[in-house]
Parts: sequence; C-alpha cells; structure tokens
Amino acid sequence: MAVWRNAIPSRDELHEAKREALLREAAAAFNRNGFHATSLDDIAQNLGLTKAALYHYFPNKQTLLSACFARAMEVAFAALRHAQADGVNGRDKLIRCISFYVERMIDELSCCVVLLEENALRPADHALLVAERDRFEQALRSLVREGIADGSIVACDPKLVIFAILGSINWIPKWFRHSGDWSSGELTKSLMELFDRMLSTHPAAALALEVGGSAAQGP
Amino acid sequence: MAVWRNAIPSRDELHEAKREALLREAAAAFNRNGFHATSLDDIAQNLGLTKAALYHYFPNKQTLLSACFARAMEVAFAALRHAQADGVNGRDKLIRCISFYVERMIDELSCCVVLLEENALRPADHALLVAERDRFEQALRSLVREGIADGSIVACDPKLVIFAILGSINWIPKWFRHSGDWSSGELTKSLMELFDRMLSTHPAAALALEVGGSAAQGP
Amino acid sequence: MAVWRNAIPSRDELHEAKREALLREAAAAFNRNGFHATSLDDIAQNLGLTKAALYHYFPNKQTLLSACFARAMEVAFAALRHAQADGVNGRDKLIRCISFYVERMIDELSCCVVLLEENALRPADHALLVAERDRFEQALRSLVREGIADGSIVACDPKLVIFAILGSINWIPKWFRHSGDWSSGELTKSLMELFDRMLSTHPAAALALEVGGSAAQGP
Amino acid sequence: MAVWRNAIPSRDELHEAKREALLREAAAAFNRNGFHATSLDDIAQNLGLTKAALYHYFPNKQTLLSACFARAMEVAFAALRHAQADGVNGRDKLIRCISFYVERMIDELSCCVVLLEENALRPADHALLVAERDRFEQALRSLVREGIADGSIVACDPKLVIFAILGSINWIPKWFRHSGDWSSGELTKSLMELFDRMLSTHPAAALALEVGGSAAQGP
DNA sequence: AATGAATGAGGGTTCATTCAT
DNA sequence: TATGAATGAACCCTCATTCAT
Repeated sequence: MAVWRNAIPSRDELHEAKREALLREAAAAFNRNGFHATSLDDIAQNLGLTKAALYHYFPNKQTLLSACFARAMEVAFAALRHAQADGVNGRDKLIRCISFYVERMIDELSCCVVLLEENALRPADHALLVAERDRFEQALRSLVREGIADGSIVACDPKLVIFAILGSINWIPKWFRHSGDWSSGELTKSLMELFDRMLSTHPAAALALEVGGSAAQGP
Repeated sequence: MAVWRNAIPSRDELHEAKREALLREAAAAFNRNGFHATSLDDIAQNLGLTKAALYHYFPNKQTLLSACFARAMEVAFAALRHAQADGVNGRDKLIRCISFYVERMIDELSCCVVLLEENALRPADHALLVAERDRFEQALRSLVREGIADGSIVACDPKLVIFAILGSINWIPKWFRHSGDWSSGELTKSLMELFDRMLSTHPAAALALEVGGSAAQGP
Repeated sequence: MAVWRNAIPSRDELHEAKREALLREAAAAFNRNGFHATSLDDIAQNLGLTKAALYHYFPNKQTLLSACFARAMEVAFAALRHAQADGVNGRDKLIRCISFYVERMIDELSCCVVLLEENALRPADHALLVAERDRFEQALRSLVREGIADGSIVACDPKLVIFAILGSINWIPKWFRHSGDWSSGELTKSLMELFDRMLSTHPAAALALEVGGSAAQGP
Repeated sequence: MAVWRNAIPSRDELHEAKREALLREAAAAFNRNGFHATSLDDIAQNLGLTKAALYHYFPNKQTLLSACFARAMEVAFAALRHAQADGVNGRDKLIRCISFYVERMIDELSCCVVLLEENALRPADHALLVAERDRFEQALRSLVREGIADGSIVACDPKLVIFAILGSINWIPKWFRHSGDWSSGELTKSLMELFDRMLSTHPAAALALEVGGSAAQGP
C-alpha cells in the first residue's frame, strides 16, 4: 500500500502539490517584479497553465499574496521557536533566528519582498498578517533587549537594530540569484557575521563565531 | 525692487515650484505604495489637482519615476564627492557618504524605495539610471576595499556589505515617519553607529566617532 | 487717408487677416492628416500661436471645419456661375466648372478633402452644408444631362460620372504637393484633359481643347 | 463524420470566423467615419461585444487598420496577377485589374478608404504597407506605359491617370451603399466604361469591350 | 481539471475648451 | 490680444475575475 501511495499520488496530493508549486511561482514572481507588476498571466505561463486554471487552486490574486505572507510568518515563528530553544544568550538567539529565517525564506519563497507589499493586502488579510508581523518584530526586539541585558549585545535601540536587519534581509531578493556567487547557506552565513559584529560587545570573539553551525560560543 | 522680485515669484518660478512639489508628492506616494499601486489620480488629489493637470509638469507617469530615480542618483554622487573630500580613511568615507545620502534622501524624497521600482522604468531610462546606480554601488565597494586596505574596515566581502547597508537604507521609508520618534538626523546618526560597528576593526573607537554630526552638513 | 489705411491696417483688418491665415492653415492640416488627427496644437504651432489664442478667431474646432467646408462651397458655386456664363455646351460648362473649382481649391485651401470629413460636422452645420454640397452635385449632374442632350457628352449615368470626377478631385490633396512636379495650373489642365476624354463624344477633338485657356472650342 | 466536422465548426474555425467578422466591421466603420473617429466601442457594439472582447482577436486598434490595409493590398496584387494573365493589351490589363480590385474591395471591405488613413498607421506598418501600395501604383503605371506603347492607351501622364482612377475608386465608399441603386457588379462595370473611355485611343471600340463581365471572376 | 471567451472596472493619456491674468 | 493653467470627457488598453464547455 505504501508503495502504491508513493507511486500513484492521490488526487488530493496532486492538487496540493500543484498548489504548492503555484505558491512558489507566485512568490518568486512577486519578489522579482512586485505584486502589481505581476499578472496572473505571467504566473500561469511560467507554470504552463492558463490564467483561468489558477482559480482551481486559489480564489483570487490577493490570496496568493496573503498566502506568501502567511508562509513567511510561519517560517518566522518557526525560526523564533528554534532560536528560543537552542540559543545561549540574546545575541545568539537573535542571530540563530535570523539565520534560520533567511535561509529558509530564500529556499522556499525566493525570500520575501512580499513583505514590501503589505499595502497590497486586502484589509481583512492586512489586519491579521501585519499584526503577526508586528508580533514577530516585537519578539526580535525582545531578543535584542535580552542580549543587552545579558551583555551579549551592545547598547543600542532595539527598534532601530531590528529595522536595519530586516531591511538588509528584505533587500536580498533584489540582488540575490540562485545561480550567482553564493549559495543560500553561504550568503546567510556571511550576512550573519555582519549582523553579529554589529551587535557584539566583543567583536573579536564574534569573528570566531560559527553561525548556523552546531554550537554557538558566546562570550 | 529686488525684494519685490523675491516676494512675487515669476511665472517660471511658480511653475518650477509646482513641478518640484509634484516630484516630491510622487516620490512619497511611490515610497508608500509602490509605483504600480500609485495612480496619477492619487498624486493629483494630494496636490489638489486633476489627473490631467499633472501633464503640464511631466510628460507621463514613467517620467515621474525616472525623475525621482535621477534625483536619488544626484544625491548619491553628491554624497560620494562629499565623502571623498572629507573622509580620513575608507570607513570614514563610507560612513560619511551613507550618512549624507540617507539624511538628504529622507528629507527630499521621503527616501527612495523608488530604487525598488527599477523594473518599472522604461528601457531607455532603465539603461541610463541603473548604470548610474551600479556606478554608485561600485564606488561604495571601492570605499570598502580602501577601508580594508588602510585597516579601518574589517575583512569582509565588499559586495555583501554594501548590499546589507543599502538594504537597511532602502527599507527606511517602509517604517520611518517624519512625525515619529526620530528626526531624520537622529535616525541617520543612530543608523551610522550600527554600520560603523559592523565595519570597524576597533569598535570601541567607532563608538567615539561622531558620525552624522559633521557628515550631514552638506553644501 | 487712403494711404494711412493701407499703411496701418485697422484692428479689424488685422483680425480678419489672421482669421484668414488660420482658416488656410486649418484647411491644409485637415487635408494632410484629417480632421480628427489634427489637434488645435498642431494648427496653433504652425501659426506661431498658442492653442488658446485660436479661440479669438473661431469659437471651436468644428467651426474651423465648417468654415473650410463653406469656403469650398463658395468656390463651388462661383465655379458654377463662371461655367454657366462662359461655357458653350454641357461638356464645356462642366469642364470649366471643375477646372475653376480645382485650381482655386488647390491654391486657397490645399484642396478640400475637408469634404471627406462631412461626418465630423455637427448636426446643425452638417444639415446646412451637406445640403449645399448636394445642390452643387445636382447642378453638376444637370450639366452632364445638358451635355448629353446637346450631344457634347457621351451617353452615361450623370450620377456616376460626377462621383467619379469628384473622387479624382478630392483625392488630389493625398498626393499633390505644391513643391512637386506640377503647378496647380498644370495639374488642373492635365486632369481636365482626362475628364474631357472621358465625357467627349469625339475624343479626338477633345485633345485639341484648350482647357482653362482663353477660348474653348467645342465641337 | 466529415459531414459532422463541417456541420459543427471547430473552436479554431469559430475564432477565425469571428475575427473575420470583426475585420469587416472595422473596415466598414473606418470607411464610414475614418479611423480616428471610430472608437473600439463603436465597432464592438455593432458586433454585440464589449470593447475588451475585441482584444481576443486583435492586439490593438492599429492592427485592425493595418489588417484592413494589408487585405486591400492582397486584393490589389491578386487583381494585378489576374490582369497580367488575362489581359490582351495594356489598357485591357489595366481595366481588368481595376475592375477586379474594385468589385472585390466593395464586397469584402466596404471598399477601402482605409487607404486614406495611411497616416494613422504605426511607423513599422506604415513603412511596410505604404511600400506595398507604392509597388501597386507603380505596377498600374507600368500598365499605362505598356498601353501607350502598344497603342491601346492614349498619350498621357501615367502618374496622373492612375491618381485620377484611384481617386474615383477610393471615393466610392463615401457614397455607395449596398442597398442603393447599383449592385457592386453594375457599379464596377459602369465605372470601367468611364475609365476605358478616358484611356482609349478608339473610344468606339472601347464601348464594345465587355468590362467587368469576365474580369470579375477571380479565383 | 482546464480552457477560451467575455466582461467591467480602472489606469494612462490626449485634447478641446474655459478662465484668470 | 495672447497665454499658461486647469479641467472633464473620451479613448485605448490591461487585467482580475467569471462562466460555459
């Protein structure tokens, strides 16, 4: 039976797989050109489908966007849980969180400038999703405060630091290409080094940090 | 008489002033909602005009965008000249340049996510302006290399560092409000401290640097 | 006093002269590009004026068209009177009429495709002017009948003949240029020879005809 | 089965049929009112469609015009081939060509004042199509020269003769109505008699010619 | 599930026309 | 008289969305 289930996917599984492919394609297109400059025709063509066919998987274009946004939020909170579990201090948690988030976003959704398009969300989605995003940002700021308190992060304005980091991250899809100089892992690692130095109270030690690796040795 | 000539602006001066107001309003709207989500009606209404009236000042919507972009590039190269003239080493030059750029962009064009919309430019403008932007980014990378060479900037990948910094900067209009917690000068100063720490070989020294103070006094 | 009146034209005379220049320019433009493809800006620029200035001479664009049309009709009826007075038979009258009409239309109004634009006239003007044009066409047909009756024109359908001739004439502005191979007089003469042969009962004699010259020697 | 395939047109055939209907409707409208005075709404309403629906069949309004123009050119060159094959001398060829052209143009495209709108063509189409039209006119002039050489056409200026004939033809849609006095065949025949007399060296013989009868039986 | 046809709303642009200066 | 500014209507075109097949 298991063999069969692998060999011949059920109708629902096929549907779900196509839905997933559509979501990824939409995310990639939104990242490339922005939500408004992306037509359903564009997305459909890249999938070898017709515009009308998309409506079997999503009720409308806005939903594609909010699904991307929601996916980003899922990743964000997964990153947060991951960081809370494994991090040894504020800075370590923050870096782990960002690292996890960036690498998965790049691989799954071509990273998420989608977030740039928050104004394109319908009011209902907007309220819900922006609230979630704000919760995420609040959590990140809390990590900064935690780091400042435990001495792992230099004195700074948590709000500003988080804005700076998120800016760098959300900018990635504007220049990163999977075919380019870096893999998503390399990019993430290098970027984390920069952030780490920006935050560290002892930057020399920061350089020794192995970001994304098995263990983070805080000061 | 000279007083009178100042007091009563000529028709040309009035025209130019309105054109300038339109450019600013367009930049602000593009920053808020993106190029494609901004209709000429939106811009016109905010100026108390009709859509058609805009065509007295700009030949088409695309030109509004490229004018914003071009303005950003003017500021960028002014910042570069300023930094080259006054900076004492690579890091100092880079920080001065970014500082000057950010502060003026915020004040003049609500900062420039406009740059995000490069894909919306017409081919002719795109070729010209993106080339200029690339020249600017190259110049910034050169400053990084200069800093690495003179020991003021820590070993790093110049490309990545510049992307990280530009990302932070271009993200500003998504959250900064003139009516908010920071003035443009305060924001700039705080942000430069972060960048400085990210780049510095001796972060302690970096904190002593008075960034934004002298750097922001452009011509 | 007369000297003065010649040397310094009165305000009214100046106005009338400019109005006349505007009418000609409009006619030329309409002939070149058609009524709808001609903007008031086009006309104004060719006159070294602003669009708004035209409104000192004509209340609106439609009036420019109907004035051209009316002018064409004046010329048409002048041609008719001329032909009635001097022609020696039906064919001679018809040819004289057409000849007079064509030459003056070319010189005064760049010839009148304006007539092609009858559908662009406002209802009020349309009723009036098309009625006049129909009267003119009727008169031409009468000349054909007269020619058939007096033996100077071959048996034919008057309606069709007139349509054929008017078609040729109204086509002129599509290819004739004042700077080209023919003068308006030469063109008219050659064209009349063609028409004359088309109508003549004795084409050999037709070739001897001196159209537009001092005397027409009918058969 | 073949019967069925004929009885129930395929989707492609339906599409093509509608496209053809649109082309005819557009041609008729352009002939009636001119290109610029014809809105897509006008055309669409006459077809019982919405403006936007037209875009399933043509990419833009200009293409409707150039397709009409191109169609006219196809007919023109078919007429030319036909005349070259069957004509016995220059005059006969010319008349056959014109006859074939006129009758088919009237029946297929309400005749083609479309040609009047050459200025409305986009540069790319303009270059191509006007070149074709010029080739057609050149071919017609060659026929005139051939006729002069073989004695079937009276001495005349080929350029002028062709302009005169084309003028008559292009004027047709301004007055001809399918519901009127003449059928397209009768009109064509009568018109050819006029042209024939205009060209003939022996007009008596010309009258004996049976124009339009055999000439109108195209492939 | 997939598609071609059709639509209605909306945006950019042009242009005749008006008006204050 | 002449003009720059402004407007509103109309147009072409795009696109998300719906529906019958």
